Amino acid sequence: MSNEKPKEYLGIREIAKLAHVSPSTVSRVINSPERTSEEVRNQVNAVIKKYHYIPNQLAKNLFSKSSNAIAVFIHDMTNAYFMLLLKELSRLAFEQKYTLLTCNINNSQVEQEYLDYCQSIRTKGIIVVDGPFTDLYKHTPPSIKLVSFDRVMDSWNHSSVTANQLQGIDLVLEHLVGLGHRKIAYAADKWKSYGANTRKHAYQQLIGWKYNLPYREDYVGYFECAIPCGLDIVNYYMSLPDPPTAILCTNDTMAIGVLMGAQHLGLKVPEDLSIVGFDGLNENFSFPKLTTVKQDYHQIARHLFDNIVDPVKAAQVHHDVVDVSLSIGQTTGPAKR
Amino acid sequence: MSNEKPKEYLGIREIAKLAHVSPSTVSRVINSPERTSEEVRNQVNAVIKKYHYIPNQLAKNLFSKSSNAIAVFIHDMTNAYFMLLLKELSRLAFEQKYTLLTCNINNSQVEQEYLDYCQSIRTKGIIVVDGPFTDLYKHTPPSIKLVSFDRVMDSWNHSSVTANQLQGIDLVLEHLVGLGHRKIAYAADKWKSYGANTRKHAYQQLIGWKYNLPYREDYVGYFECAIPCGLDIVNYYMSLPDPPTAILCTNDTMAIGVLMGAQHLGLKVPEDLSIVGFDGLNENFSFPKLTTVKQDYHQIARHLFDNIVDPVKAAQVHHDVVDVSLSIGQTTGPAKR
DNA sequence: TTGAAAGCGATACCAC
DNA sequence: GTGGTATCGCTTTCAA
Repeated sequence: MSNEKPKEYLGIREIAKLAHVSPSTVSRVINSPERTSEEVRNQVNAVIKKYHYIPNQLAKNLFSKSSNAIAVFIHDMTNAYFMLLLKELSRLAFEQKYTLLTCNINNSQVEQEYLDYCQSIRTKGIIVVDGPFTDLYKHTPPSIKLVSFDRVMDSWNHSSVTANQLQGIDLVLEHLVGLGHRKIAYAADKWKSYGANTRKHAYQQLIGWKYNLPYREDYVGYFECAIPCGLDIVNYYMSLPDPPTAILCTNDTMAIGVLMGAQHLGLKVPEDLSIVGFDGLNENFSFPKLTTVKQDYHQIARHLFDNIVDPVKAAQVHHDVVDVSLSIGQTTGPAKR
Repeated sequence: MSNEKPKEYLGIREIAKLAHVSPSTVSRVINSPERTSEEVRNQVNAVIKKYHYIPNQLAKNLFSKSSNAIAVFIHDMTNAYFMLLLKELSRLAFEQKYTLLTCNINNSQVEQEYLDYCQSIRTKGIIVVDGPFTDLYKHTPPSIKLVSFDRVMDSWNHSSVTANQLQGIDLVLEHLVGLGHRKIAYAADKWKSYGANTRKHAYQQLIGWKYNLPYREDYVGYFECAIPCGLDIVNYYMSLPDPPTAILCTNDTMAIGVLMGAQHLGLKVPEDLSIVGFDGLNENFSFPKLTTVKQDYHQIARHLFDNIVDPVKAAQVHHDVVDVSLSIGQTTGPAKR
């Protein structure tokens, strides 16, 4: 009777034995084949192939003291724009043989636990997307690179990537003012994310300072949700004594809600009301095509990624600001007289 | 001069030395404190806390021959329903101390590479969501549990979770027929996912077999995209010689597109046209509230997860079918006479 | 209750 | 060009 239990996975020693060489040689065939003779190499490769040998990454990780992982901390996995970003990050990571860990953060306790976990597996870096102010990251070891997107952390002593929100709002206002609008409202979301807040401030500043339009408190509304309260948003603005002729929404999802609400009320868009979004989710994601500010997620993802994996870039703290562009659709038109 | 380079991470030996005990004791204090004396335990814990010692998970993994990870293979990260599912899976994984690896699959080569990687890190299981037929998983070692959702693989020799699509379509048809509709169209997506295909077949069968309505080829359209082609979809159906009075869409996103298209054409919903979706994305994600079939993602996620981590359940192949329910909104009403 | 030592599986240094 | 061997950091018998 044999005591050999059939192993599920073969190790490098087994392969070595089967190929009549030493483990070191097998390792070399895999990692620096140029340092092995062709004969031995073929022989070993044959065995590897025959037994479908897959090196144990767990051992590699221990030896290299790194899991080659990059974590993404996301606070709102249902936000379509962040998902686009995540997808792109996923592509980049795969391309460069990194593992992407998606961490859904609900609260700061979860955040802390994930942070500890990232340290315990010697993560290369953490991409922190959105979320409230925090100082949890204060004591993160320097070997873990931190990059934030749309979020302010305890200090700016780590890298960040942001879309140029001021530029975006400016482009929108320029476009609307050019169409004759002078009554431009801003619909903000109640949960004040960093990005949304920045946009609101940009609106507030530019409207008076650059475009010489009166800033009206009643034109800035805070709304709880996205699509479903579209009707409420339109109702709110339209029942003002002096209703706006254009509504700038803090993101595309809200804009779509407002669009649906307006249509439901029988308002013609853009004849009766112009609507603008923010994100540029997807060229093909709204109908009628929304006028919106496009934040190039390819570029944003690339910057986030490079701040972690590019040794030159990762060596210093960077604050990348990505240009945005205005995508003019069918929801904006000349102001109603 | 000292040759000591300041280590970024302390190891269990350092902690042991600082606490004047052996590494074994430190390990015990962490993993089975009941087997240590209170005095030693406090002493060691104090040191652990003081130096913020985080055990190296990489070493643990090697020893335990497992990364305690569960992979999710997703083919369409921008599909809102899958994201909801992913979020819930993420929650479950965190709760039970598993690591969730989100793998975005673009093609079968990527899929194969991820599969190899999952083996190399001794993944506990893989949740395969959506995607075309494949036989890539044929040789997956039995220690990696496979569970699919909305996908057919080479054999049904692995577990699966599916929503009861037939039931869903039945509920919809019952609802519509009850409202007097006899001309019910089905808008399918061109990219035939398993789930969408099943629904289409259910429609095809039930319409004639159970509801005694004629099955018309021209009532089943295949459309490329979701929201933006909503107008095209409505145009197509409305220009038929005998247009339908209700359109059942293969998912909620498409339904919203159709809704917007209909409104754009000046059609009243539901007076002129009833619209039904499928997914039940989110109670609060459409306006007017869409009538749709809700697939309970909490339950689906739970089943998927248990098929991997619950030892009893994971020991056998299961095919869980999850009940769906009809959520009646404002987009369906009595058929136009 | 505690400590010493072997090993998890791959790598890289150092001889040959 | 190839093979022996210590090593990564932790866990776990086995002795004391």
